[in-house]
Amino acid sequence: MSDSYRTIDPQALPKHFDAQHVEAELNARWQQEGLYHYDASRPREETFVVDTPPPTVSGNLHIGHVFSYTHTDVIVRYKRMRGLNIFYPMGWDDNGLPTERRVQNHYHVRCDPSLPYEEGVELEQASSKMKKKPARMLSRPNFIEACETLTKEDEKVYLALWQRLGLSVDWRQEYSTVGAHCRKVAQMSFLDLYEKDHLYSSDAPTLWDVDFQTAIAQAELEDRDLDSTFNDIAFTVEGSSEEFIIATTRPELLPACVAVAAHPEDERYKHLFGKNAITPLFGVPVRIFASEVVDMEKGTGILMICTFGDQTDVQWWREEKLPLRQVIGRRGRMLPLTYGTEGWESVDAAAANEHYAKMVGKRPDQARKIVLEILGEAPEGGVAPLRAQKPINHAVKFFEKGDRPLEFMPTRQWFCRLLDKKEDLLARGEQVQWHPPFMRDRFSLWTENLAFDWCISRQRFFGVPFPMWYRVDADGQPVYETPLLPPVDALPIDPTTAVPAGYEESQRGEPGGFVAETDVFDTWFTSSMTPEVSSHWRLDNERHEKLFPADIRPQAHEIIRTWAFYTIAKAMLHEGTVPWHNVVISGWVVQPKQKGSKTEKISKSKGGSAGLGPHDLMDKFTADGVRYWSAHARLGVDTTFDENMFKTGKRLVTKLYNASKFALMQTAERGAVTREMDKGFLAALHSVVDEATASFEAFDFASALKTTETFFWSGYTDSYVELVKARARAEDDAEGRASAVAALRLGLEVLLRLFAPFVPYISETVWGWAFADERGVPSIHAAAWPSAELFEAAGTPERAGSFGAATQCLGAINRSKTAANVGVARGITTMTLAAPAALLADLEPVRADVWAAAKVGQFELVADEALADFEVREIEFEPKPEKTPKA
RNA sequence: GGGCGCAUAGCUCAGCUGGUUAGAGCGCCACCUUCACACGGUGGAAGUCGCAGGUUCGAAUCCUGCUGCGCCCA
Repeated sequence: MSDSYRTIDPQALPKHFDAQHVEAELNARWQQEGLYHYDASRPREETFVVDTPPPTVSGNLHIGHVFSYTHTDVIVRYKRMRGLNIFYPMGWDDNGLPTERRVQNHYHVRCDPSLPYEEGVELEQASSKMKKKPARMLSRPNFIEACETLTKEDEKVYLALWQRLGLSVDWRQEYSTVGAHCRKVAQMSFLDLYEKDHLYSSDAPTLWDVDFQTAIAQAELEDRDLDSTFNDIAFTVEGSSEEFIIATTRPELLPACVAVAAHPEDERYKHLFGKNAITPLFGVPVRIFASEVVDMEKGTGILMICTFGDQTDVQWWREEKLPLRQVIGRRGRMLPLTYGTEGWESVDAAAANEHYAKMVGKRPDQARKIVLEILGEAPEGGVAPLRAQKPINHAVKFFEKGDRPLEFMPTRQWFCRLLDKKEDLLARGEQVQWHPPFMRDRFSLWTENLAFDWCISRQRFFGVPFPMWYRVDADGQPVYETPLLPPVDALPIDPTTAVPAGYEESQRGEPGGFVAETDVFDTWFTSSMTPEVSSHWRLDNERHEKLFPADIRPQAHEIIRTWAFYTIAKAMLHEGTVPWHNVVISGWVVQPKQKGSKTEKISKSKGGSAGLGPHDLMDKFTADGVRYWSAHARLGVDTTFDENMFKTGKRLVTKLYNASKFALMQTAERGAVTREMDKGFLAALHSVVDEATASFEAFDFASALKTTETFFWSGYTDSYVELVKARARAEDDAEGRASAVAALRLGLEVLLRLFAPFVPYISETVWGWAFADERGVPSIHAAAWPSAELFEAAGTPERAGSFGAATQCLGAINRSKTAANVGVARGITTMTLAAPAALLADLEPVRADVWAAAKVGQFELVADEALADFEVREIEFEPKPEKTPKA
């Protein structure tokens, strides 16, 4: 060990850190070296498994993407340095509606499933001119092809972003949620759940979006407050002249009225129970019955039940076995119907038909205006049935991606039973560690409030098909009760092209033959399998054992009710376990508060300061700088988009570059750390390591970064480096110089390792200057997280307070220099320094270094117990050196 | 209406299980060319810790209520 260190020549390095160049170069190297590869031969205990969120590739890139993915990567890089075998996959979510929408827009096309497949269709991005013409219609297979083409393009954009950001993903573990592997896993999931009797299909009223023309699940619901009107409408009682008033916000459903209900204790209506009411305009006799569910205080206390106005209507319809009068069609138009026919009995069919003729074919909002108009007309010698109107504001259910209120539509759908498993689901939520912990409440609250089983079928085109067919009976009707299922090893299949065992293609749709289920899965049905997708559940048991359950699931909080919930549900139903041990929840990136405006999530916002895309920000602040900004935010906390934080990140990168240059340009013979100052500094750094490690273990990377950064800045560059600068270059103190350089280098090396998860580019760059060779570890990202061993050789300082005393003393001297408008580099001819005796004693073993850094000549030390800190009492400076004219 | 979170310097935030004078970065002000860094350094000013009670020797921190903001749900 008598050889000298590997040092650098700062002149040979660029003046400034060339981040863009380094980012490209290092990325290529890391990929080539397989630095991030998962090692399947290592055991589960040594493995750290990430269940990465597959980003929706059809969206626009924004800084929100960068934020949470950086959080995961920071954790992963720390775990990797702890020696764990990292499994860090990446999926692309190109399944479902967002892709369909993007394809429709991008190429200006629509899907018409009735069209035949067309060979060799070439599509180009639609210009605004083309968009003025009607959209081109495509067959379902052509449409799916277009989806696949475009998502491939979109994936490339994300791949480039993730790599530049430095995500340490094992790209061999890439998947796409509509790819064959995911289709297979999703279809296997379906078959397994079917076999375990967790699934059922039913022809029942389901939440339906009339624009997308698909069923949706409770998790996709959104309440929106809308202004509406309570309309008081008079009904008559059959066989009498008595009338009563109901209040409704949806008078257009009057033709769908099937009953009337009031509270059993309501004295106003008690006498009516068991009788029939006659609906106005349509003259339909409907039952009047009592129900505890009716709120006596609301409206007039008596209400009409329609098929279907809301969830309670559905409940009454079921429990009271009421007739079905569906008047709104799947496309959201009033259906044709004829009064006087079966099921549409009326006391005055002619009048009813005349009224309804005005509404047929209209949208509900149009029909509402029409029916109110008619209700407002007084019949000859009578009073108009519309008695009063009162504006109200109420919550209306929408599909979260939809534009018009949802309707309940009786359609055949597949459901997964969850309502009977709430207790089990809640227990699973308890078995998972949530970070931050209060996020568990979101899960529990959602689970407790579940009102519907999970509707897993969607009437869309681009998605994973149900792997099933139905027999067609002799009358040509599908037999839904006993579906035909494919064997597992045939998956994935598309039942619209594949044929069930024992049938021929020619029997498709024929009596005695079969028909395909054309629905696709809710995208969450597939997304909820990401841990199993990565672990190759049921396809590779050995791999599955090593990768499932995963260690962490990073995700955003708004999808706790969907992604986290369904994933927990699936793991429970399939394997009776939890899908992962920890959920790590990132907050949102929000726009800075504007005067008078609400805070806004970045992904939803347009323009503004967030107009800078991730690449622009990386160009301006470096990838490390952008990562710094992401990592400074604590888990679960929404973070304001603030360029200042990016600036701070960039500044840190620059400082690391420069401080590293300084530390590694110092030359000395290798030697032991012998001086008190150096030991004191290393002891302080050691406690920083302990603190940062504890933070990381709790997934609190933001605190780890703060701890490291604060010490790097104030402990290392501002203090220690200044304090040993002179000794590190001393010509007459070989041992002291060796001690200083050894500690400077060890300090830098440890700090680099602590920073590596956050700023992988600058830390790798500096690592490569010297430590890669010295340690025989080419990449810092494969180096070990700093441990106590690194500090063992340095020993412990003589006085615990010596390093602190040195920095305090230097600070005090700097203060007096500044107070005298003198630069810190100016020498001091003489000064008096006062401090409590204990502090002076702490200073003594490091005083020579302080004096050298502050350039102190003559001095006097005074003990003063009244003080808490050092105080410079009398001070005289050397004269300002004459300016040497520039050469 | 229910649940959760937040409220600390002009701005963005940190302050762990209660402990002297409440911290950081940015911004602001003054000063300094210093041989790693002017993409820098030194120092300074700046806060009734949302409000009102309570517990305590002691509260930004714990409890209760209120106000405002945000999110989730009904």
